[in-house]
Amino acid sequence: MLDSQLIRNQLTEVAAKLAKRGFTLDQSHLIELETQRKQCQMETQRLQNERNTRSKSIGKAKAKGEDTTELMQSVAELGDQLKASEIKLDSIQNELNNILLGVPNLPHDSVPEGKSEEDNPEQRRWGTPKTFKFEPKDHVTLGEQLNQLDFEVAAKITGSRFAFMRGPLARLQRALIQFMLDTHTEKHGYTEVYVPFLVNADSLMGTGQLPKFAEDLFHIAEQDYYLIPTAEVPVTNFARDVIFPADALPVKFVAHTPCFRSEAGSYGKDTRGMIRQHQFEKVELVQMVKPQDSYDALEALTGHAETILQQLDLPYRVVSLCTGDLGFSAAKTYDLEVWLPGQQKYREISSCSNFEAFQARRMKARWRDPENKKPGLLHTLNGSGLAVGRALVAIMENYQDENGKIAIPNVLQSYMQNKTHIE
RNA sequence: GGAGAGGUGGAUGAGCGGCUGAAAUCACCUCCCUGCUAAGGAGGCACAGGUCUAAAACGCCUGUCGAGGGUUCGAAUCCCUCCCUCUCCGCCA
Repeated sequence: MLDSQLIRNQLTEVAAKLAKRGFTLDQSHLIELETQRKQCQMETQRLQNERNTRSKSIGKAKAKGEDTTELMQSVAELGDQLKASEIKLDSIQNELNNILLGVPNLPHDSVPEGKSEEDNPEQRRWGTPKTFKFEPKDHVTLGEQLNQLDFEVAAKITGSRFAFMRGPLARLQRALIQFMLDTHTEKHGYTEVYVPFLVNADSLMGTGQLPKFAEDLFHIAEQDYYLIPTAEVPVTNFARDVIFPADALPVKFVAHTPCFRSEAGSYGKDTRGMIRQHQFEKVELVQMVKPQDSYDALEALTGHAETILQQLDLPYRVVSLCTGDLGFSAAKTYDLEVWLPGQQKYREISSCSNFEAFQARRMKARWRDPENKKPGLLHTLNGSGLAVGRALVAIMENYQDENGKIAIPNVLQSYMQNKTHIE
């Protein structure tokens, strides 16, 4: 959520920045509502003040034993007027708030302008896509030939966009998770956390998935809980309604969780294989930092995710999302894209974002600034470190040999009973 | 699932329907005193919104004692619903 004062005082500047990311802010409607709000709020507060002072005088009069019937009569008359005014104010503020909750974050000045994915400038590349002496297969063919990956069984058990894995491949996924968690906790200073996979609406509101993106979520209607679409939700909401002392920052958490996405609106996209599933595993990095540190933290966090790809020796590139491709809550995002021989393409495997105070404002995540002793909003960041399902796909496709065997990356072998291949 | 207890500021914790945005203590901040340390003394110290302002500070106003409703001229205090925490019993991976 944006600062409402900013919107009020610098409406045209805000609208211009939002326009860069393709969001049109209805300025005249906002101005109109704002005028109404101001007028109504002042009137309501005037009436409240009136009621309070008169009620107090009743108390005093009674204490002196004076007759109060006339006074009481006069306050009672205020009641209807006050109630009507309060209801009106409430509805105006609700409308304003709903608009505000639907406004995306402002892009940081360093974010390149552009309309879509195609305009995301590449920042750097690491590694070189391997040339195969044979036609490389995609992970679906590889997995099915090994009899370790089965989409039909998954479809029987549940439906489309789920996977069933068995044997070494299932273990390789677990190895990846272990390796990522170990690296981030031991080398990058993150604290491992285990979190709920079902969250309430307040948490989703806090990180920005609600109210706008409800259709992307799985909802348990009975309890009004939602399956998490990313660990970002439960992990970042750790900070909701918290005021951190300055010396507790930065908070750096890493969590492995499954993620559940309805993928509404992506029918026909990536229907083959494990690239786009309703359920997938992810290791997520989350940081809560002082505002002045957040852009350094974004570079560092992105580097932490990159380390994993480098250790796995998977070629990748880093792109900076342009204004038009930026996610709702993000001020700036780097995507890491891994090379997939089966598709002959770089595909997203991690997304690292600085949300600045956007999420913090929604969830009242604050810190006590020693400068002025006052609570101030902190900045939140997160990034996949990495998407495990896609990392598994990348390994299968990049490490395959002519016979359909898959070599196990060096760093994972200790997690795989020191085996060198999956066959 | 059954029975009970409870949710108040950064923390602990008082609170009769009006003079309580909230005692007290701790923590914190400023100052004084003081060989050092410890102790002592004076004062300050919730958050949010509005208004004022070029912007702020100050001031003024409003709201907030788990959440939402209600009763009342007036609610932290009374009533209802919900949420959460704790204890005991039952069940359970």
